[in-house]
Amino acid sequence: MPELPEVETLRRDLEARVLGRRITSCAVSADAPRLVQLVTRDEFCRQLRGRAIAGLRRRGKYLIVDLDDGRAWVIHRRMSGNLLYRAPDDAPDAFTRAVFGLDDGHELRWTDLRKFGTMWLVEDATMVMESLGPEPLDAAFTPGVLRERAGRRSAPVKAVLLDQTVLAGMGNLYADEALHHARIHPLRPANRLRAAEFERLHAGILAALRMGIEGRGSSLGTTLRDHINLDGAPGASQETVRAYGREGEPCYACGTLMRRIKVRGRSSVFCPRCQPAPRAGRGATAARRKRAAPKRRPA
DNA sequence: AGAGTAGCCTGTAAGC
DNA sequence: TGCTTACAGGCTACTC
Repeated sequence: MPELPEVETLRRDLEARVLGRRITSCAVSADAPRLVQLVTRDEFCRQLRGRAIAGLRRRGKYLIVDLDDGRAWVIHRRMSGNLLYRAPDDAPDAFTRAVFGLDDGHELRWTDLRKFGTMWLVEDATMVMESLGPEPLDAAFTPGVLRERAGRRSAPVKAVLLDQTVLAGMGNLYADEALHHARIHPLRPANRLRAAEFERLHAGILAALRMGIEGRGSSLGTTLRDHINLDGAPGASQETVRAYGREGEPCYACGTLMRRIKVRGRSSVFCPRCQPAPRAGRGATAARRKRAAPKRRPA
């Protein structure tokens, strides 16, 4: 599914293909009632038509298409949204929900099986993504920043990694990868991680995201491939995935069979040996322990 | 305020 | 075989 690496891959492909192109036509299917935000489909198309593409940026999982009138076309792929660069007489793509004609004779097709994807046309892209946390690939994102933002949360570290206000761009796949890389169990409360573990987690996040970008995104998915690139081809980074989707298979580091649990309703795959479970579980178990051993021994 | 969960959506796979 | 159910998951809205 599209997470930061998949959106970044799309951004780079678009930059090479459509930068400077003018949008000559716009058609949004009535079958995609939630796709266009804030304004009607007609108004959206009216404003988009005739504009040229002046820049392509990414913030977290948001793709930002800067237009020549200073406005921003913001796109979020959510689960299954894909943008495809096609010639008009190319074979139709399944689940096409919108088509944007370009002045080079090609068209951008928006396909989205689940119809979760959203688009905005706004004066300032930041208004759509005000609460986003830092960009993990920026130099300013350090282990200290991660610790500062995640370290006060008592929720499982897996859940905290998925919180876009803590850190922008992680999704279920790359969160599992980062935790495996860092050898941290997904249920560990984030505020119980030691400084050295935040260092490892930071390194794991960068390693996982870079791996994803190098592979042009991961096209792992339970159904049809949720992520395909601008040319319609799947990414390859699933071939280097170490945790996600590998339940019952041997850990690449130690050979132990990978296990799967639910964390906040999201499946999480981890190595029970490399990523040891938190000692006192959560909540009730911890309280019981405290009562049983009231004398706290100084360290 | 932070944590947890239902719902959005649809194709696939498992269970009966 | 054909039906039903669970599952995948980014994000918001809601409750506790």
